[in-house]
Amino acid sequence: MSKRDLIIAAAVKVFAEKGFCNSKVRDVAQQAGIADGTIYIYFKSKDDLLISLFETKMDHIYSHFVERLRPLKNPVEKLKVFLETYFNMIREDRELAEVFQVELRQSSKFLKDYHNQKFIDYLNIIGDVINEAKMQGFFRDELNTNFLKVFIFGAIDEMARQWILDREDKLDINLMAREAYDMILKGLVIP
Amino acid sequence: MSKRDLIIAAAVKVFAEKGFCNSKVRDVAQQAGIADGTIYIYFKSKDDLLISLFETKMDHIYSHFVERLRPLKNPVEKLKVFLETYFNMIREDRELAEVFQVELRQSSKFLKDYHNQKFIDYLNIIGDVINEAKMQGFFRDELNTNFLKVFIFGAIDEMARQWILDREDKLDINLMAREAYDMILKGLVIP
Amino acid sequence: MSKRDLIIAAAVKVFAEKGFCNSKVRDVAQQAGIADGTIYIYFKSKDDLLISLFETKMDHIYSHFVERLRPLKNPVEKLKVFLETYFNMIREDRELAEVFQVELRQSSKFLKDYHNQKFIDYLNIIGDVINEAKMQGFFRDELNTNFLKVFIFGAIDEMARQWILDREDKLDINLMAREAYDMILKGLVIP
Amino acid sequence: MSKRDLIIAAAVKVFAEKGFCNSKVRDVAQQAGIADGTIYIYFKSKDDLLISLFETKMDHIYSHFVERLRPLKNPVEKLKVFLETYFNMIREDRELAEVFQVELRQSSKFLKDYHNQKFIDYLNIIGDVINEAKMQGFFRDELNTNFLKVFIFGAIDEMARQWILDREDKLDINLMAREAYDMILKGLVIP
DNA sequence: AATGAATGAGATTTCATTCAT
DNA sequence: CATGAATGAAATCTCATTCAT
Repeated sequence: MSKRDLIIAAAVKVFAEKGFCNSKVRDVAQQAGIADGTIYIYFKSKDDLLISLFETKMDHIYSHFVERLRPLKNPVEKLKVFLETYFNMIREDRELAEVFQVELRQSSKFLKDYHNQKFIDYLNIIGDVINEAKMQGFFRDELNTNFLKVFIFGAIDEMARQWILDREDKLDINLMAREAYDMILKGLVIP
Repeated sequence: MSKRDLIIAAAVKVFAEKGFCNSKVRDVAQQAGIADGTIYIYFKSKDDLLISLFETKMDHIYSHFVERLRPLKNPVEKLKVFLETYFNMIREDRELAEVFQVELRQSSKFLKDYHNQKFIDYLNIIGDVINEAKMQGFFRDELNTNFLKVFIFGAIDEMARQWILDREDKLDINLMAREAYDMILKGLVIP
Repeated sequence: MSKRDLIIAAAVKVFAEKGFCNSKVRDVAQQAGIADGTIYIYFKSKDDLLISLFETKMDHIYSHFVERLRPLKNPVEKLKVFLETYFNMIREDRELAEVFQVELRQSSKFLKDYHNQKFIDYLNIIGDVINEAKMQGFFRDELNTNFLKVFIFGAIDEMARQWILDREDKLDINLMAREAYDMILKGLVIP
Repeated sequence: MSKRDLIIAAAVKVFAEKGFCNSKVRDVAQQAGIADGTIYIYFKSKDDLLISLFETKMDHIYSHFVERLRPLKNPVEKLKVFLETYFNMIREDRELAEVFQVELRQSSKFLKDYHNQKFIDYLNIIGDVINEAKMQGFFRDELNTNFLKVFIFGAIDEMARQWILDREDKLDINLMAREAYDMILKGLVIP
């Protein structure tokens, strides 16, 4: 692992635990087992470390989704794979998910001059899958596409957050993925 | 308005704009039109100001929900009123909603020794309405109650966030409330 | 003395002793008997402290020269009074003179966005006296006015520097002023 | 050019532009096209680089003056050649002159344990020429030798500085040398 | 000899908090 | 109660210097 990646990994761990604002550059350095100053060889500032963390990880996530979804044609299949992939990724790197859940949300507000294009691209993947499924007649025609997208994203994101913040490991994320899929497909209420 | 409330109102505005960590006590004082030191007459510390803000506002919100929901018997009616009340409150105080959306989420992480009971109580209102509806046979029996609650809460919360962050006022929050209700009741997919 | 002036006085002492670059903000604070942070209430940065020091002192110096020279008509008289005033001021505040001799010279080079107008105004006082004397036929007509001004300014400035840097107090500054006047008026060589 | 000389040349350029304190060792290394660490093979520290720069250059300057002045007997001739040599050297290496003008002046203040003997020797050359001329009856007998020396040195040094800092190249240094000679020999005022 | 990544001491600056008025 | 100047601990960031390669 390159030293840059080492620092990012340490930052994910530290930011996940204490939040970006409460983390000290020194915390990250200690977590990485390097000197404080070394971080400034690879990143211009603490803010730049967070942004770089976002962009680097987003690139991976984005590619991963694209790779998994590209071979699929059936929109229902895509939706299923999307949900699986989403929850799997959360499971594979819980700390990263924690940073994204909390810090990414407010990044646009607090990081000057940072227009979070990578995150927008990522959200569009989800949006595209849902849009596509809707256009192929899978979702109810009366629904506003934009609200539908937000509704689904919010629902699964909150489920993911529950698991992320569940420090006692009571929750089964695979089960959650299946339930989410079931709720989306079969609806919530008895018809 | 008492000076305490004045400070809380100023804090809501400032924290909404810049986030808690990036806000200075001086910013809040200036927004309130008072001296820095005055804040320390009413609050023990900056952290205490945030916690007090949460608790004070939570009390209002909690009472408001209880008041609206108490007279109702029909769980479907309750669900509808709950959604209406939820989106109305967001609309009535966008800045407060913004603070809650972002800061409340991470509050457990950086506020030492603060177990956010008021927020848990508030979530339980939502949970109770949903549980009640489920137990009365309104929601599908196969669904895990805990996941259902989280799914719905996440969905509407994300819709609310879209409106909160929509600086161009393109979105109609009343429409969003109706759509959310529709999605929950009629499901997303064509049966 | 205002706290601002107290800090400037401390800065003069510290900068004179160690030079601006080698002086720490903490040194100035300790010299002033205040906390480090207090300096930042009155000055934006260490650079700003130096610039403010220049401007504040320059204003005094400028006014002082103008006051002394205004009532005079005779250019020779002006020149004499100018020289007296110049050396007197150096004697009255040796440390300030030291800062000006060394730090002011390089300030334009190292302080970003600082065009040292006050120093230019001050130099013009000397220049004007010399120009005036020249135009009234006091100095030799063949001499280039600009070079003449620089020649005289350099000569007296170097004499002042000798005294400033003379830590053993062997030199008599009043005598130096008289000698300078004599050299200028009677020339250096035997006619 | 040896690597040591290469580094000194780079240092002259960098120090002239930004001043010693504001120059980073890295700047010098980049200017020289070498690695940071290489500088430490040839010089013990950043301070040592400045001192070595002074001493090396001083040796050249000293030898140069001695060489030019040794064959001459007539003190007036010596004075003339001295002035010519002085201004020529300034012209030949403007950046070096810039470093000497500013950094040499304050070197005693921030370089620990450095008694700048080479500079004193160099000043003595000027002093000796002037003293000699004075003793041979060229300068007025009433003048204090020490002040005379300082007066002349300051005058020509300031003239040199004007040219060094004249970024628009409006000044003619050869003309300045002649004028200085004229002012010294013929005096400033109309007899 | 040359490199340049890494170090870490130390500098500037910030800001929550106090307290004399 | 209210003020806001003052504090000083602590944070970010810099950079001269080292040393394994």
